[in-house]
Amino acid sequence: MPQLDSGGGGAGGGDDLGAPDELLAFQDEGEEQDDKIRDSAAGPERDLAELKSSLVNESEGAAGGAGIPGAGAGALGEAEVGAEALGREHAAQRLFPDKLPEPLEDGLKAPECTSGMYKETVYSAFNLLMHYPPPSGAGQHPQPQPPLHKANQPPHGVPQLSLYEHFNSPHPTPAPADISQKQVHRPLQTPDLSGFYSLTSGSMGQLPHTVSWPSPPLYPLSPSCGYRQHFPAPTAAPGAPYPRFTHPSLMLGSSVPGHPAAIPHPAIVPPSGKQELQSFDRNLKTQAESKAEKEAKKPTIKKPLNAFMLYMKEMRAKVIAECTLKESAAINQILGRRWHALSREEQAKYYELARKERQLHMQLYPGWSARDNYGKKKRRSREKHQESTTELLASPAEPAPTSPGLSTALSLPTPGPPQAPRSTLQSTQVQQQESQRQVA
DNA sequence: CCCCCTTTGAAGCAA
DNA sequence: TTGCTTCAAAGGGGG
Repeated sequence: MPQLDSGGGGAGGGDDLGAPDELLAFQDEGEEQDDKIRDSAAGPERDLAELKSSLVNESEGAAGGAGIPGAGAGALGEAEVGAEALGREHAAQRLFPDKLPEPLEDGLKAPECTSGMYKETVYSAFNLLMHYPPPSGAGQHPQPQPPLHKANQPPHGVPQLSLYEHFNSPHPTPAPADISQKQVHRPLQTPDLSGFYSLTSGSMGQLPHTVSWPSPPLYPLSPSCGYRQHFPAPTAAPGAPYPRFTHPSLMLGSSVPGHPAAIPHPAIVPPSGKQELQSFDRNLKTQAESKAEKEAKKPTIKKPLNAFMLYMKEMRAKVIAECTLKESAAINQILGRRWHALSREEQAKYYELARKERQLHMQLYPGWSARDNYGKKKRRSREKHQESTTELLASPAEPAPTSPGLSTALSLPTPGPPQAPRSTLQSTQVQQQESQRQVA
């Protein structure tokens, strides 16, 4: 797995944030390794392309092979499994490769179930910039400061505009070359982003209109989803490629008829559910309790999405549409396969996107650390791991998980019996979906 | 209502 | 330094 090469760029090293940069260091080695993998896996490029195509197809059809011990690898050959395992190990090395031969690339783009999946994978820093508002010191950074049109993950039902949605919007926001020149007006913010958080805590819609949230990720959204709306562009500058929006503070609440509450920043979400909020509001508690509550109610700054997460966000809808699957677990299996089927270049785009996203995230939340969110979720893995370990010790002959190259899976014992049925079901569904599609 | 599943990658943490 | 763990998204399924 690519690791941050913090030494390379240094703390103040501008955009040198991580993995992708280091990936460059791996490039040569990785290419060689990857070539070996490719050769060993498929031989001629054409065969490789076919293999990849079949893998992609199989991904829908036999993705179950990954999740079901003993379910068979389906079209996923041992070579592929090995290649994936190696590839995972050298994921970084897959990046920034030399351009693949045209026939190979064509082959990679040919898979039946992936028709068109590459066509819309247009990336730019603009996309990730939609995720995060610019830092308070906008303009201090060389990076383009985006209008931040990432409609996003509203904690309470407001949909998040994914990259996929963005690019598939009937009004796709062009990646403006002049984006850096078009600073969205926003009030000055103190470098201390804490105010940021407190102002965006749990009840965004109830906040006063003094919230100084950076430009909201609001822009014409796809009408395909009922809850999306086309916002007027009240402050659209002449010739602006996309509408400008009033400051979110003006949109908070429902002061604007027909407008939902402003969409909070994607990386900041209320930490707790409705129940907690209600109970908090309902009860007068001791100071200690209240303090603890407030602590717990601090909005959570989410981790920046990694390359694969970005890829999933973009491709999920497509996979769902193509395969008519809805279960995320199954979808993710397919996406995992497709991810491996991507060319280096395609993956590199996402790695680069993720790198920029981390960079932006770091700028926006200088003091933030993934540590902050540690332990906030159920530590099911640990518990499960312990249970599974016990089970594994009890039955060491249990087949190892076939999930390709999944480090966690490899490190984890065989999924316990309670998990197997569900996994089987999902895989079966995936297979059925694939079968139906092939018949069709 | 809340957790699980499932994926990969980044980062934290313990040894 | 290494290896393991947790979290990030997503949404149906199950308890």
